[in-house]
Amino acid sequence: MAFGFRSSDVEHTLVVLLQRLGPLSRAELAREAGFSRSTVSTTINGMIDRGLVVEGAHIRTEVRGRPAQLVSLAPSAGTAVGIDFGFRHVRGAIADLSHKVLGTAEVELDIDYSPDAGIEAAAAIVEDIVEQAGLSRTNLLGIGVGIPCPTDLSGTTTRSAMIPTWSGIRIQERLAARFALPVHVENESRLAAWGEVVWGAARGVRNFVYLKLHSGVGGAVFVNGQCVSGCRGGAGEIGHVSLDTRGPICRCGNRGCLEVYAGIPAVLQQLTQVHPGINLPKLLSLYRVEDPSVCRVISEVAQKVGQAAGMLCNTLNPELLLIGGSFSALGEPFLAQVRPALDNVSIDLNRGTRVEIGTLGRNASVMGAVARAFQLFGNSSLGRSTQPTPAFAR
Amino acid sequence: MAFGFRSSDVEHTLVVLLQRLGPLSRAELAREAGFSRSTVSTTINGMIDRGLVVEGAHIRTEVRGRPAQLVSLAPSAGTAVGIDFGFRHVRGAIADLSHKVLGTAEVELDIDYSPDAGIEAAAAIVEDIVEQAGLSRTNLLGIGVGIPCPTDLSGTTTRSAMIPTWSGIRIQERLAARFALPVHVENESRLAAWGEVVWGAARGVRNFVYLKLHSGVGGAVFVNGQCVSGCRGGAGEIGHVSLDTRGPICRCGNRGCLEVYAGIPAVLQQLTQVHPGINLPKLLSLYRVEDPSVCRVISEVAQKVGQAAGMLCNTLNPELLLIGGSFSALGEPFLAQVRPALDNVSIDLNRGTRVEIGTLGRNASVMGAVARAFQLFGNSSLGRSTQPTPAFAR
DNA sequence: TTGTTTTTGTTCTGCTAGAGAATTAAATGC
DNA sequence: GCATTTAATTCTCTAGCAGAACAAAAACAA
Repeated sequence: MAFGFRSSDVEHTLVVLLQRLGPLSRAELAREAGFSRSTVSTTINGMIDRGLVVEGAHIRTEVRGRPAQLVSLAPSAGTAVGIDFGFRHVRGAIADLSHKVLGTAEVELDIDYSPDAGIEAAAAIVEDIVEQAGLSRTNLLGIGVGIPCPTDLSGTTTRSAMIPTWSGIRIQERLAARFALPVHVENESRLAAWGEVVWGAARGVRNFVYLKLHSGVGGAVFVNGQCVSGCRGGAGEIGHVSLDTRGPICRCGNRGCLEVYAGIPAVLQQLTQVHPGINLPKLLSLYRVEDPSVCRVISEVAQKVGQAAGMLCNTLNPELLLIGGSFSALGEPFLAQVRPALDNVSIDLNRGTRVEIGTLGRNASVMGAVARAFQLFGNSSLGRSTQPTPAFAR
Repeated sequence: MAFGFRSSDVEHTLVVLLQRLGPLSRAELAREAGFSRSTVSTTINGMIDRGLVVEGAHIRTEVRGRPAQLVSLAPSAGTAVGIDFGFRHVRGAIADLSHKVLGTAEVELDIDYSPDAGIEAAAAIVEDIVEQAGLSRTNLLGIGVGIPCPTDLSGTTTRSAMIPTWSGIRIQERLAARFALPVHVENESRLAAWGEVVWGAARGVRNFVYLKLHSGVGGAVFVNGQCVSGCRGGAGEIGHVSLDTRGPICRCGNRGCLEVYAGIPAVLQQLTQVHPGINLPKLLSLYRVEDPSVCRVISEVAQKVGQAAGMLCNTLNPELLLIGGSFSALGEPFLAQVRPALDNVSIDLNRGTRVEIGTLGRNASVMGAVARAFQLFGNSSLGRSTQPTPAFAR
């Protein structure tokens, strides 16, 4: 099968719109994308010819006029697999172009499993998930992979003092060789943020900060609809922002990082005397019944998160602070404590910054990996640039 | 006079290249910009016809081949004025398209002067500086204005709890009406950063953080060659990043902001007992002769600057941390203390981040305002996008 | 001296993306 | 039945480039 996007901006824009907004008519697409109807029409028809898009029902609008015919992405046109490497699991999902998840899979592994074991598990998941969804591999377009450590800009290898055994593992090469498919490797926090952009709570949001509160604390920064990667791919390490230079030591080698206050292990450890054998599910249920010691500790987490978030708001003035990871299950009571903590350390301009919880839960990374496999963020700016053309003219 | 840039990317790119790199041959321009020689040739010739570019000398290269003919921006083609509102001064500069500063001016005012007085002084400077440079106003293309407080996204009005008397002043409207010219208003720290991008130490740097250490502490964040403005224009307020939630109170209403440690007034106040009547020049000369109390205080400033910079590096992984404002006169001994403080709170990926001092000194803002007036950063990405075309194809 | 090579700059052709106008299609309202 | 409205198509046209071919001006090589 040899279809594919042309270099055209239009095709990409239309696909992204159809992904995010569902079936639309050609006229609606033209309005949303800012292209002329003629351009959209010819482009869509070309995509129909290539089997990328299918025509749907005619819809009757309330107003008069010819009824619009909906077009949508062809489910059979292509699928992609996302893989998420966690600290003790590998997770996978497969979805088609039309936004629909066709299957998921998960393998539990020993904590601190070896890279070899992880890659084997990932490969098994890919094969499993394709078969399970009743698909052949012929329309599998690519594989996106999330890993829990910084990636270099090429995305092929990883180097980190934080997860030494994973240093320099060429996941990209190994999986690409195994499946003869394009494989894209990215930091999993960044993928989680992309997941929320493409499928979740950050749809349409162009400037936001994603904060993943999990075993490790990670994040991503989005400016103008693009994820900031930094000069060596190391942007978004919000978990290692130092909040107290005399605080507890962190696995990154510094002191007082957000992670030593808001990472799951640190939080559980504080509670282990009062609640022996506490784990994450227990913590969450104790929080729901307002156990005083748990509430106290979570309140302190909210303080620290707010403090770090305030720093980010002052520097980036984002529209939204989106919280993901397991602690996002703490819900609105937690946010209600983060907001004042944030306001307490940020300038008044940031009072309007929304603080919300991601809608994809623990699937955020894997869904982001799917989106990455679809290359959905080569150029995620919808529609046309609203920037006036630069001109010296007066 | 009705010349102007066409909507073409090419013309803008070529102008920016000629601005930043000086006179170049058509072939060099083609290589730098990534366009074909034919395109560059025809575009340049069109610009010559419109008087925007002039041909220069033929240069003999060491290699054989036809000698190249240099082209450069026509000095007579256009000038722009930059205005910088400081806490107790208004400064102006005028420059032509070819990068040359044709004149400067400065007016001292009372501290906390009224907006009316400031705007009057600015208007006088514009008239003065044009005349002083022996120019007429016919080729004045626009005016860029820097103000020391956050600006909203339209750039026309200002609102800030920090400088209440300047809230809601419509500088843009008033100056534009007075001179019947395009007037662009921006936060002066951001303009200073732009100044360093266009004329100074950040030329060619696409990801960096600018930190202005002055009476107020401000800054700017650049991602992919563009200044981050945030959703309400409030990005870059690095001076109000909170380093200690129990620290001294700041004019912004919060505690422990970088400004309360690294702003000039705060630093002078700490030294006033030991050195009665100390001011900035005295502080700088005492630092040069290594006065112990001054060195100690400046060392603490470096610690705090490094701490804030570390946060920024962890979140943005920039290529460069550029320091401007009066304290940049502290020079290399100061940087030598900032660097370890930064390393102490940032992950190992950021060890390579350069820390340098801006080359424009106190003229950074006003030069940035000139660049803004020229619209030099409508689309400052030089050359072509290196991003692969997004494609589902395999 | 006379080619040969090398680089610069010009000219011409041609392609691609997309806009815009005109046209057709299919509904509703009067 | 007819005007109106919205949707979709078709056709033409333009801008913005690339690329090939070519001309110009130098150095080098015999």
